[in-house]
Amino acid sequence: MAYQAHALSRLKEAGYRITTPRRRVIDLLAEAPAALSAYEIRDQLNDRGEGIDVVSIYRILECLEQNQLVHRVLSSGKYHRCIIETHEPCGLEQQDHCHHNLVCRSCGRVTEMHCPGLGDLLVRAAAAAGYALHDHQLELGGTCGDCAA
Amino acid sequence: MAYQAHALSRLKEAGYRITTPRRRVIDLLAEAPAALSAYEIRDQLNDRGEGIDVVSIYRILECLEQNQLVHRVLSSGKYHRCIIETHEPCGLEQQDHCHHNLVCRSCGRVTEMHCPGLGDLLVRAAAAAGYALHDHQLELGGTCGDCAA
DNA sequence: ATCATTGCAAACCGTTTGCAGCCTT
DNA sequence: AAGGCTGCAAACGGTTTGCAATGAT
Repeated sequence: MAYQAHALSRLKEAGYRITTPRRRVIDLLAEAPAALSAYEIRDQLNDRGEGIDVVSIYRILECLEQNQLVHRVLSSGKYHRCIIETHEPCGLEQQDHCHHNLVCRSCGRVTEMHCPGLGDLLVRAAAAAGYALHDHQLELGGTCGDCAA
Repeated sequence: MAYQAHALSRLKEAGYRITTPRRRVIDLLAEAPAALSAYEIRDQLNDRGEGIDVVSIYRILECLEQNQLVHRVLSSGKYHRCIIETHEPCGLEQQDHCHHNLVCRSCGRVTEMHCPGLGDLLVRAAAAAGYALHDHQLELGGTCGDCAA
């Protein structure tokens, strides 16, 4: 529930209109444990009798991404909801609005992970190679607790 | 020079044939400071009068990737050579044959970076979230020393 | 001589664009 | 009433596949 409210109010604040297709995508993302592709979103909505064109889904996802309500998994191109929360800072907050996501390679579940100290470590390692660090993409795969059992 | 020899011997060991197209791609990658797309590779080879079909380049890159001679940059889909060297271990060696690459957002240069301690940190953070870490993709963007000047 | 590898053509898939009509504000 | 948003159709770009010809071993 928290995600829908968060997303809708953020869109409203930013001047976007609250439309039925946007509502439907947000509702679906709120429940989805795993990341979904645009086509998967369309199919799942179709199963509910809530038809939306894929093109619209792409545009909605673009909008959600710009408002940091969704994160695109680089390796799969799929999307997962995200909520900005401030926990223990890791030093990379400005670079990664979604913190760091753990993807279960078995069931696809995505979990936001916090990793204090990571930022310092990376910034220092980059500096040692002569680089000033700007941005990063971190994708972690593993087995979640449920699947391990 | 080291890269060509490394690549050719590894392919030979693995039973692949050493063909002219493969040689050309390997030679080009050996010199390229930045990552290249399949089409960029084709164009640069064309400029040298060494025409190769894009399809063949895709197949050659696939072969090189399977033999850990090339790394695909997730965010751009471009390819960069890589050489497995063992420096200070970070605890993720078995997961990332290319170690961690720093990409200069200004000139595109790719640099292999070493980050001791990173593995422990990530494995521990994943464990705290209930996951056993299997694999990871880390992409770092920044400004290299040359471009900063 | 054999079989891996290449080149060409065409299919493919995810994503983007243009435009008319609809619906939120 | 106005303009943002959606749906449809079509284009697009990168990547993959099938098959015959070529070339490394």
